[in-house]
Amino acid sequence: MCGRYILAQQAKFERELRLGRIDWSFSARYNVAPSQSVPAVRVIEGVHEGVMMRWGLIPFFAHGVPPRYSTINASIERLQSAPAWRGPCKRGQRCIQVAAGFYEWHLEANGRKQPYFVHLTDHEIFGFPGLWDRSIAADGTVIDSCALVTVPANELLRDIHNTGAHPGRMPAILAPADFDLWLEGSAPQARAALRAYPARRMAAYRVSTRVNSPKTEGAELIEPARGDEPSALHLLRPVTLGSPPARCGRRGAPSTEPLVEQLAPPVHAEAATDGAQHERGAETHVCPDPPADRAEHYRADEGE
DNA sequence: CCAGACGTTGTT
DNA sequence: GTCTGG
DNA sequence: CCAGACGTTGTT
DNA sequence: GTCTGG
Repeated sequence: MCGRYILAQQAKFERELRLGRIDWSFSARYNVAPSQSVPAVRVIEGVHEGVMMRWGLIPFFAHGVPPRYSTINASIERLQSAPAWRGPCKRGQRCIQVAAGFYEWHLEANGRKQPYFVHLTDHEIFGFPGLWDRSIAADGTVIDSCALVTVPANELLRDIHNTGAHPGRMPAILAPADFDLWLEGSAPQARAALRAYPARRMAAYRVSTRVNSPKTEGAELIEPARGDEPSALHLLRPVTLGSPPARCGRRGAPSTEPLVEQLAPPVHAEAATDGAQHERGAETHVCPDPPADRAEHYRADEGE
């Protein structure tokens, strides 16, 4: 899963995003932690806007009070059933938390928590598909917050989280070209976008435990750990672009997760805030599905 | 996610 | 707000 | 019916 | 052990 990540410079994201409204402000970061304000893209009335939102979703029914339980990750299996995710899902409140890489921890035999930096080898930046919600505190303060979606881990992340029994988790990841699929696609298209990124287009390496503390910051956090040796985790060497497909060789049963119900199409901001408290009026506008050809364009790339 | 705190009374 | 547990 | 929860991951 | 803060 994902509880810490990094950001590239704001301009780098804006060059790839074609935003209609820029309401965010941030610099390159190397240790973004939950509860912090993070940059995200959402579509309001057809306008792609870059905004800052609290990472750790505060449901509208929580009235601005952060829950005691964790709401930084939304498991794909629970999007439709969990109260915290269900509302945003129904209202189509999808967003993308932009990122340039993230960290995962490997618990070693001696109890040490060894962090790994994970990134894509084919894209400098990417996005975590997420959900957002708006919560209003007793004093009227409006808080927009978000959570990123997690899926069963691919080979790379499964090895970092070397737990035996269960599959292990990782954040769903979108290449820039697929951002709009999640933000504006039909329910099935958005659903299809939630997949583990192919392991062969990702790489991971050990970094200093300095990143363990959420108070540290700086580019040195993503430098390879000093004195690194080929570890027992032989699979954790960087994977290079164009490496052999490594297709087949599927070990174990393919994880047959129960199919998640469909997501609602995105709706307007008014519907998002009003719809929660009131009956849907006839004027409530639901975005029409985009042309279906996009669905074909989105080729399945499973099997990692 | 990890790190760090985890409590009270009553005030220099 | 909505669902589960008692 | 009302009260209480509302979440995730990994368990070296 | 468990919760809060970043």
